[in-house]
Amino acid sequence: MPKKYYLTTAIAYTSAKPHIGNTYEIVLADSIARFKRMQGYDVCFQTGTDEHGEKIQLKAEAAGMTPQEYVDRIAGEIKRIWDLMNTTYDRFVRTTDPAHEKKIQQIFKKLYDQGDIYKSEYEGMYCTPCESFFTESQLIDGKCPDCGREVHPAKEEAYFFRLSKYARKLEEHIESHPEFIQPPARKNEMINNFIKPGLQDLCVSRTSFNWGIPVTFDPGHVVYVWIDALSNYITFAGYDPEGNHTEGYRHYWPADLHLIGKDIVRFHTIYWPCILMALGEPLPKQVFGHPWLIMSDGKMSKSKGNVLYADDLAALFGVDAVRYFLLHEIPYASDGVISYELIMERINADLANILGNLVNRTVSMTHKYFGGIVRAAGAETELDRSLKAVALETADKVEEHMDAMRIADAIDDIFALLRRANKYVDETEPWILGKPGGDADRLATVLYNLLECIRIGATLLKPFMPETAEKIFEQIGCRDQTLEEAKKFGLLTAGTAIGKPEILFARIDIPKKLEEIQSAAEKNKVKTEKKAAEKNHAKGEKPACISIDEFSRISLRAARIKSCVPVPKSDKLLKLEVDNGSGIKQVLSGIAEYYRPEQLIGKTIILVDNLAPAKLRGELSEGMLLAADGADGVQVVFLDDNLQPGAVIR
RNA sequence: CGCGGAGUGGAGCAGUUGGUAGCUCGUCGGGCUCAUAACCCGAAGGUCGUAGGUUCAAAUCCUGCCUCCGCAACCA
Repeated sequence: MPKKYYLTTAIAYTSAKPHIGNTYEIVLADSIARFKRMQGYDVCFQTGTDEHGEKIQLKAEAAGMTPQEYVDRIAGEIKRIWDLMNTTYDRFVRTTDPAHEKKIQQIFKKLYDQGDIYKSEYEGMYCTPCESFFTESQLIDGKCPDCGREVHPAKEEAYFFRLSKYARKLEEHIESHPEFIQPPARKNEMINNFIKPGLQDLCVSRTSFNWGIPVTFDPGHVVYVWIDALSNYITFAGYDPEGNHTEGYRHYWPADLHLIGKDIVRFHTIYWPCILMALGEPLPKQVFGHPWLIMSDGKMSKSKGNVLYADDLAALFGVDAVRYFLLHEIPYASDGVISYELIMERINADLANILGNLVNRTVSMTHKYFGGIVRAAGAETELDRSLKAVALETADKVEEHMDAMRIADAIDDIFALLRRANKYVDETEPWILGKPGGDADRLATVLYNLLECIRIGATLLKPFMPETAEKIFEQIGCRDQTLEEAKKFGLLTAGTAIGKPEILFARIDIPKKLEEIQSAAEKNKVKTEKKAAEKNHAKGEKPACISIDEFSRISLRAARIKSCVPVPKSDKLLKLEVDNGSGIKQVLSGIAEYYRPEQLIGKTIILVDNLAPAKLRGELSEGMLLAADGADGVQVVFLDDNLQPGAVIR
């Protein structure tokens, strides 16, 4: 009976199409799953989508769809990209699956019945006319920040999970299982930042939206994301809240690895284990919080227009090249940088030059000198032995690195072999051996050894670049290889006909390609801007026409900026003093990323004069200035500076 | 003083327990021609953010400072 290996990714939130950073996780998981299968494990690899929540409800409304229609569409998109990236998940799960929903309801009930979930109240200050809760810090002079009226302490019903009850047990588990949280730096972070200060019970239901799994025994409440989403790891594995688990569940649970982004380590190493403890189920063996991809010009953002998508990259460079880049360029624990230029540099240097060219020159020579037939190796020299030594140790090195989650290092091990093989070509000079009067036997040995190195290298590359490995096998005339076969030298049989030499990765003319990409991006930008403008237009006009009376309730005035300073400890806020014709008002605006104070002083802007005051970062804001969301960021609407402050705008 | 991470040759990174600073790319020079102007060899280039401290010895330990980056907060 082979040992099992249950591996999961986080389930992707279906609020928008996943970008390349999100795609990294599934590719990383896939390379691990493929490698584990090669090692002989009985692998179960689960991924999927998290489809509930307020954000989705709102997005769906904005798109004029039902939430279900909306998540169906995005889940389809996510699955399409996962498939495009050639990932071999065994299960693609969705939290809107009725079977999952039913189990979540049962789990919720079970935890409630046993006292781990209790009904309590969310306490805060409530403004009745506004129907909103506020915390003390949000209030302005003890009054509602929205309407300025009196607020009163009030409570709202909610269900809470007794995290506190399991805190001690959790800390013990984390301390006694150093491998549980990976990389180790995260472990200290969790203990010092969250567990040591004391765990608050977790609010696990909501009444503020309804796109979620209803709590069976209390209409109006829906199960909040923690229990809903995290439990996917067991519900789809065959867990039964009543105890009649499936064979599969008994076999695969606990998970061997939850692969997640570093941003959600807390949920997976604190909330999730406590939920499992409450259910009496074993804890996952390891949670690995992987790093992120960073754009070379900063964080990916739509306004910067530098968001990269896996499908676009795959169209430009091919799936395996993208997989290679993702897996190789992101080190074990620190963020990796991505840009078109870096991708192309890696493709040229590693895939075209070292790998592709080695295969190409070897296969070409085999055709040129031996008519495309594998010849048996003859007497072995010292040089041959040193090459073989490298080839034979490579699989073990790769295995070691993979077991330590050092994916990039494992790939380096393979390329070290390929480099060594390239060097071997120079050392043995087969083109001289192949000349008339050369040494055909020696040449046969050299080419045989090279083919063997390629066979071993390609075998080890399978988890990372599956299609490329296939292509190489075809070219060197062998079948799919196992990991065991990558640990042996001399398996190719003499007399075998090899395939035709074909370019695996064409070299890219980087400046030329960059230009192409840029001009395509320009076109695209214009297109999406147009589309967005149309969409905004449609959105603003169709669903909610307002009357002229309603509009007239908004008091817009020209105002002159008298002073402007950044708000301390805030990245986005500027504090402005503006003259609205009848006095000076203080206004805070979230434009610090786009304007420096000195650019604004003396300028005339449009002020929303009768906006209810609010407190931001402790500062009072008594209005709002109008600005447009441009593709490159926010643009403040400026008026001609000879206009008098206080002029009414209508 | 909200939490955390990082500052190493032009670029991207290694440097687990302190003992003469490495890798890949790029640059320059050379070799070779089987191959995708690919491959191989060699060289230049770093006072390891900064100022102190501990030590026979510090990129590696301690302290202060500077700069960047995540998270959190925050876009009225």
